[in-house]
Amino acid sequence: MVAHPSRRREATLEDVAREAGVSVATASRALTGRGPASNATRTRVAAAARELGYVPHAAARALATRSGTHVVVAVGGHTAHVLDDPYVARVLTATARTAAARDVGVSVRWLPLHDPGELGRLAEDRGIGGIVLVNPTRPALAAVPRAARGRIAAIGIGTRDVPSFDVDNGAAATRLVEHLVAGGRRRVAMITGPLWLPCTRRALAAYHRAAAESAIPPRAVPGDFTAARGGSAAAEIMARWPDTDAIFALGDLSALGALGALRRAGVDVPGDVAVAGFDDIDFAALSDPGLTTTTNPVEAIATGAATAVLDRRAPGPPTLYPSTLVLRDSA
Amino acid sequence: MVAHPSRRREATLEDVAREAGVSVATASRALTGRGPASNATRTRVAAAARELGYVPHAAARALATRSGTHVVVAVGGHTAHVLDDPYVARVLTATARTAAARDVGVSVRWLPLHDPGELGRLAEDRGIGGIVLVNPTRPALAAVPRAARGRIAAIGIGTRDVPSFDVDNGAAATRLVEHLVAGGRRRVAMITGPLWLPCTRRALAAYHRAAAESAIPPRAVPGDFTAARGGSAAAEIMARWPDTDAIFALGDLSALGALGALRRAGVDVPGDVAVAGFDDIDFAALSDPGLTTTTNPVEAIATGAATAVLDRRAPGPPTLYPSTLVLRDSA
DNA sequence: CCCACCCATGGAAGCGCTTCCACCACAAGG
DNA sequence: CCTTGTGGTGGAAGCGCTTCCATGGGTGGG
Repeated sequence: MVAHPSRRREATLEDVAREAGVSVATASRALTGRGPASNATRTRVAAAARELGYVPHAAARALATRSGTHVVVAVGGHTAHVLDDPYVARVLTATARTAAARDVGVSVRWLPLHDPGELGRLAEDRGIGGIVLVNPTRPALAAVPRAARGRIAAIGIGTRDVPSFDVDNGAAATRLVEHLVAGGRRRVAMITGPLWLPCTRRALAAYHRAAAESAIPPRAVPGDFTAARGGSAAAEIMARWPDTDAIFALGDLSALGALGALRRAGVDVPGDVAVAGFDDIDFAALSDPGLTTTTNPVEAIATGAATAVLDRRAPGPPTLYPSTLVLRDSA
Repeated sequence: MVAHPSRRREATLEDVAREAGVSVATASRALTGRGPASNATRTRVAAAARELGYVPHAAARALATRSGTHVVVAVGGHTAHVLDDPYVARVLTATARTAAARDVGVSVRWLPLHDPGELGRLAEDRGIGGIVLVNPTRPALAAVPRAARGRIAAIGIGTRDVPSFDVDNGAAATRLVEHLVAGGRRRVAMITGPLWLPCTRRALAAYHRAAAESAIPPRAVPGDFTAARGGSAAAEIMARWPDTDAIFALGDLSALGALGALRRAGVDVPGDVAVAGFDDIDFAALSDPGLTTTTNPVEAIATGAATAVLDRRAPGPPTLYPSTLVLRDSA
């Protein structure tokens, strides 16, 4: 039990000011650190606030400062199902943790591919303090009014059209292909992500370049980041190009799906076909054989993006996080 | 591109009122549906709002109505690491989706086991519209002041001390043990969750009861829901009771960890030892062999809890969701 | 010794919304 | 015809905070 006088009104800034013997204006300045305030008052006010268990009213503050009370994670995709993607869950969790530290909430929203206006509408909502974009489309970005541009920061497997934080998946794809080739593989196929995603196209381009350099035939089939599609894509690959000796999937989920399908089909992994993924999700380590993959520092990326949004930092150039190779048994 | 006059102030209720030729008071009443308003005004105001693209300022509304702007998902645990648990991620995602539909944000907070006061402080934060509790401790619940009780709803693998939504893991554990016994297993060990969790104790009790009924020796070691601990716990079990022929873990992550450890140790699964989990996470289907487990409808549970919080529904008795057995190859 | 300057402070005006209350017109009952 | 309702409406007072602006008491330079 806690010693709470049970019928007390919760403390407001006015109470704190009275307790500290200053005006609300001064109390506000002392507490927020904005504007002048002597050290003496600063500590006195802080003490009063602690004493009274004062917690600032986020809505009132937002109203007065004309800033939003929450940031939204907006995810582009064909269906609302993208919100169920574990990748999105990681972004959301990291964003929420970052935001919680500054006492702002987080929402998720699906940005339908077919309705580019949604993002514009979101950007006009004054309740929103910032937007973390995941995989937005160009048309959607174009739909946000100039005036609202300042409030937006971007992130993710997504665009480079706005300041963003992203993993360098071009380099990762290249390194992975090189590793497979170094291991003696000569027929390296790729399961991509959805083709409308710029990041898919970048990774695909890197794959094509690496394949050309190693003189291996390009073999790519489109995927959608799901395990189910990974399985069917692997089957498709083996049917079309039976001599394939390695499969690289954009996304561990797809890679694990492919791995499962191959094993069920009696293919030896990595004996007959090597399998590699992308993201290094927890389960990559648990599969049998362990999945070779490259890391995707989603948490760092999401945290960086959320921090940038919350600080309203000046838009810089896209920031690329490095991805490192994780060697396990599947390749 | 969207046709937005680029330098326009966003519409406020005052603009809507002027456009509709009524006062702000009337506009507010017409829009919210609270208080009297003639049908004519109601439609006129609605039209004006649509025309102007008016979206109510959530913070201002929250300030005026003294209601919160976001709901927080509060997770009890030893370390802040609990926030990384995939289970929590699922709860968070589902809550965020539900909340987004009503335009409220969501935060996550860690409730340290050693600081029961944190929840009380949370409950006093006027910015918070509701709290979804995950695994709160009794002392923490006791620390929330009476006055704030009305704002709380609870959920999860957690408590039954407040109105809650939970999976019936007692029944699930019983069913799983019975299934293992029916399959001829006689030495069924269990890897539990953290012992301070009521849900762990309930599942453990169910296991003990089922074991007693089937005359099998009780063998339980504590776990923590992680894959790593699952692996070490399995090793511990096999060292202490070498004749164990089945392991049931509370949580698929632990089960998969155990499965991996057993295979690496050269144990045949399910030949020598059967393995079963709990939760039916995506990866349960992808492991080799596929993991036998029981479902945990987290999304439904979280959605139900979030809805209850948002609607401020009268606290009812704890609601139990059924768990169904998913038979795969590991048991 | 005075003036200019500066820093710390308090008063007060909002931010956009809800809601209490007084008000008005009109209908029905005495 | 006057009273007593009644439902629709507008005025205005906040909700708790930030911030502009004016004010005051200090310091240093002239």
